[in-house]
Parts: sequence; C-alpha cells; structure tokens
Amino acid sequence: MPPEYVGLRGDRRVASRPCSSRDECGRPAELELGRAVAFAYPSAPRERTFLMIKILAARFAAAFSAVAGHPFDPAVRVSQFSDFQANGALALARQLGRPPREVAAAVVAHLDLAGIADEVSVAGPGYINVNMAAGFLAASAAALLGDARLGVQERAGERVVVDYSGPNVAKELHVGHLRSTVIGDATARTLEWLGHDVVRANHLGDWGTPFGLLIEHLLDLGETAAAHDLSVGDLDAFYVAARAKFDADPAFADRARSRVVALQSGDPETLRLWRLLVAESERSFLAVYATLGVTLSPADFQGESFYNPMLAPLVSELDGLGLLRPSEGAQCVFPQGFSIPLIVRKRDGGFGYPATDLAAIRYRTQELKADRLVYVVGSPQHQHFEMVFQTAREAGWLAEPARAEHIGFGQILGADGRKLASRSGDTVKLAALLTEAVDRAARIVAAKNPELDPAEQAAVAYAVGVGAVKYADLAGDRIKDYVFDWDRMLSTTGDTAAYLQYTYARIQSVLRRSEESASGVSAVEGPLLLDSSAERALALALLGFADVVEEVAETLQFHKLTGYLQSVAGAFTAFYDSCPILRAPSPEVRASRLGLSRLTARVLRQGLDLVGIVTPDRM
RNA sequence: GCGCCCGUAGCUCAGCGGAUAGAGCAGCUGCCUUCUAAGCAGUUGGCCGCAGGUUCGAAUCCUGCCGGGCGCACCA
Repeated sequence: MPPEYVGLRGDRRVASRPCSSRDECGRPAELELGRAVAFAYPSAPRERTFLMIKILAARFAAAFSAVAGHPFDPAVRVSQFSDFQANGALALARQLGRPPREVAAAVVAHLDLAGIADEVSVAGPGYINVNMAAGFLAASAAALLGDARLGVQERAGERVVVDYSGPNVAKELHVGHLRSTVIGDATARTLEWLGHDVVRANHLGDWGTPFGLLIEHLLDLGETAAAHDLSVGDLDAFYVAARAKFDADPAFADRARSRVVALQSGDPETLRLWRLLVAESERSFLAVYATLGVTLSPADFQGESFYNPMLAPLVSELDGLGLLRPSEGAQCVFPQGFSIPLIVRKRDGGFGYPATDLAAIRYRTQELKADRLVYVVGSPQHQHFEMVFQTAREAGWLAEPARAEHIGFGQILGADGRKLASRSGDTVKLAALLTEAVDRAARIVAAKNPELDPAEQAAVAYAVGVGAVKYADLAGDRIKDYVFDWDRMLSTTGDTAAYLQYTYARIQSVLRRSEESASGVSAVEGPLLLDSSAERALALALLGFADVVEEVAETLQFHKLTGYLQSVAGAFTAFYDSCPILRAPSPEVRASRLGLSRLTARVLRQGLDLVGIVTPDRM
C-alpha cells in the first residue's frame, strides 16, 4: 500500500485517535479508517456590579490597604460559617509580623460595610466573617429581577474563534466527536452571550488521499445512486465499501491513486465530485447538530481544504523567518522548549496537519483579527497544540494580546472502563446514541407524567434525553475521563439535567397558576422580603450567577456552572418546600416569593441555555 | 527512555493554600386531604494513592515513589 493511502485526515477533534499501529488492536493504522452592572443599589452608579464578592472585595481591599500600607488581596470567599469570609488577614499578618487576629481586627476597624453587611466578626485564627444585610440582599435581588442580563455585564467584545466538532467528511459523527461538539458549543454560546464576537469554526477533515477511492467509488455507483446512498445517512458504509474495493481490486486502486493526483492538481471534474461528497457529508452533520441542538451552521464549516492555498506560502514564510530546518528529508520547525520537530512539510512534499493548523492560526489572527483562539480538542493532542502555538508565536502570528488555548478533555468510557464502544466493538454513532437517549427519556416521561399529551411528551423526552447526554458531558471537570452511564445521566434525582429541568417546570407551573389567580393580569412586583432562611439562602444563591458566568467564560470549566445551577435548584426546592408561594400569608409576601420564583426560573433557563440545554415549561 | 493528565466516602464526582474535606447516587429515618414527591429534611459513611519537604497552616504547592490513562517526526 502506498504511503499516501494511510488514512483520512481530520478527526483531530476526536478525543483519542483511532488505534495506532502499535496499540492493543494489533492492526495497522491504515486498516482503522472506518472507525474510528452595574449594581443598582440605591445611590450606586453604574460602575458597581451585582457581584457580591466583588462588592465585598472592593470594600475589603480598601480596609486591607489601609492596614498594610499597600494594596493587598483580601481573599474574599464564600463561607460555610457565614455568607462570605475574608482570609487575607492571615497572610497579611505574616507579612507584617503581627498576630493575625490583631490584623483582622485592624482591618475590621477600617472596614466600611454600612448598608451592605450587618454582621462582621473575626473568627478562628483570623478569618473575617461577613453576613450580608437582608435589605441589601433584597435590594440586590430586586435589581437582578429588573435586569435582563441577570447581573452579568456585557463585554466589550473580543473576537473569539472557537474551533470545535471537526468531523471527517465521508464518515459519520460518532461518540468521539461528542465532547468537542458539546463543550465547544457551550463555549460559543457562553462567550457570545457575554457580548463577544464569536466565530464558530468547524474544522472538517475534508481533504486528503482517501478522496481518491471515495470519488472512484462514487463514479462506479453513478452520481445519482451514490447521492442516494450518502443521503440515507450511512456514510460509514459508503467508505467501507470503497475501502474494500481498494483492497481487493488493483485496477480500482490504480484509479483511486490517479484520482488523488487529479484532485490535488485541481482537475475541475474531480473537484466537482469532491464537492458532492463534502456536501452530502455536511448534510449528514447538520442533521445530527440539529438533533443535538448545536448552533453550528453551514456558514461555520471551514474545513482543512480552505487552507490549502495558504500552505506553500506559509512554509516559504517560515523559511524566510529562518525557522525552517530540514531534517530527514522533511521541512521542520523546532519550537523552543520541545525536543521533537514540528513537521511542516513532509519528505514527499505534502503538507501535514501542523501546516494546516499554523495556516489556520495565521488566518484567524491576521484575517479574522481574532483576539482569542479556542481549540476544543481532546487532551491527547495537548503537546501538538503547544508546539503549534509556540511556533506561531515565534513566527509572529500569535502575538499579545491575542492568545490561543487548547481546551482539552478526557475520554468517554464504557462501563468496562475502556473507551466507549458499541456491543459489537464499533464506534457508537452519535445519531444512534441520541435516538436511544430520547427513547429512554420517553419511557421515563411516560411513566412520570402520563397526563401530558403525546406531542408534549415527545418534546419533553427530547429535551430530557438530549439534555442528559450533554449534561453528563459538562458536569465533571472536562480534563477527566468519564463513564457513560444511561441510568445515572437519566436519573430523575441528583446531579442531572432532568433535576434542573424539573425544578424549572415546577416554577413555571406556579407562575402559570399565579397568573390565573390574578385574573390574567401579571402581578406587579413589590419589594423582595427575605424573612426566612430559605428565602435568604435562595436570594444569595441567585446573586452568585454573574460570578460564575464570568469565571466560566475565562476558564471554560462548565462543571462550575452546572454545579452552581444545582445549588440554585436546591435552594429553590428548599424554599418551595418551606415557603408557600401562592398561599403566602400576605399579598406582599406572595409578590416577593413570586419574584424569587421568577428570578430562579430565569437563572436556570439562562444558565442551561448557555450550555445548550432546553427547559420545557411542563414535564 | 522523555513528557502530559488522573488517583478524594461503596459508586460517580466537587473542592486545588486556610476553620470540623463537600455533593449526588446507593443505604438507613422521617415527610404528600396544601403551589408538579422527577421533591424535601435528617442520618450512616473518608490515614484526600504512599513517603518526604516548604508553610503559622497542605487534599491543595515542591520532590520522589506506586497505580491507571495518554502522547513522543512525516496519520489527522
């Protein structure tokens, strides 16, 4: 087999590559192709924010710097002993050589929290505990209720390119693409909502030697028949058939090889056939994206072929910069800090993915003027991206303030602790996985709420099923592997999407009833009253939304958002359990509790929307 | 051989320099003539892989081991 027939390009977004030639599969790699605010507190102008911790941190910072004589981090955190605590006094004490409690007391003496906190105390070795004033929480929560953005300030707008999903043309989306697609879409949604200018980049594997045999197979079938086969959705079967012919029929293999040459030299007819394959694949991808509720559109497809014309000039440019060094017949860059080369041009003259990735960086920073490049690709490719980024820096294509990040993630494992595969050992197709998710959810919905009419049951099953899959993918630290477990992800209790969706649906139910009982007129919101501990705790939880969203936008650790939403839902259900809303003791309390409910619903809905999970109104 | 990641309750996971290590599931106790019990409240359960070190203070930082996963030049 000629070396150029080694494998499909692309699939770089797959968490782990298909079997390599020396792994447990014991099969050569070339046989593996088919698998594979402003805070509106009274008298506070717009520069304040809703963020409790930021408000406190600012006040504490003033007090700390008064004591320290210079700026000092107050280390304000959420506390289990009070609402918040500042831990900075311990570190400052060491610096000043004074007893920590004494320093803490000095800080408290300089602290101005009038109207914000009604209880400040020094505890333990020198922690400063703060309990917020109920009036302040109430006013803050009321302001949140009146803020369409729930306290999250809109950003000035960086241009961010989010590179995710990246399936291979002529192969179907499979579990290996799930995490990149889900995490990438959550990234795009979140950054976009924050006000950034997000460019979604679906870096398809749409170029390479395999297209020789694919195109010849297509010609054998006839374009019409081939298009039919492809549109039926079984792209993998099309590839497998082509591959089988290539292996069995030398004449076919020769045609395939010359077809590759024709493709690479730009033969118009060959390019037309190639586009046909690409177009059919894209239709297949879009169908799965639609089911998944992923925001990728045809405009976001920007495959490897897009960069083809840029590759030769790019290598020349690297040469001109003196970064290129021949090694064993290949053109290489040896980025600083790495002992192995980045092969930019292969010995046979072809370009590999490092060249394409470099071209993409240069295009994205220079043409798209991107400030931030996010690559949502499995963690095995960490070193590759570090090398590419370093090379781009040395070439001047990735210069401050622009930054590139590899957002890696672990594998999805089966119950056996090994990479998830179907019973027969094949990769699991995404379309089939989602169908099963919805089917399983449908059974649960039918059992839990048979009163819903069939259409609504189906809609709920869809939201719950797909939500479960996405949530399971996002709820853990993305760097770790996780075990794919239907029972756990579809559990109606616990840390699941269904629990959040159910909480949301319950709130909607109450709100619907409130409108009925108010004879169609929505009640005017009164001031919020936080008299019970449950109401207070709920308000406090709701006020944390902006903090979490901002952190997630920076770290892209979506499990922090899902964990936060769980705490909000938990605070709500505790409140729901102990505080009658519609039958509240007075109209004022009722209005306040309805306000808290409405705010909770909005936070849950917005939070889930940021990660692409749908919230049905009934379930 | 070099490098990266992960080892926390029976299970799945948070916490990543600060007070008694948290949550969900599973187990056990309670709670529906009342707004969706797909729920809530309580409870049992942990030498935070091991050993050193840094620090007033370490699950958290450093070093070395052990265990698991994954990379390491013409596949993408």
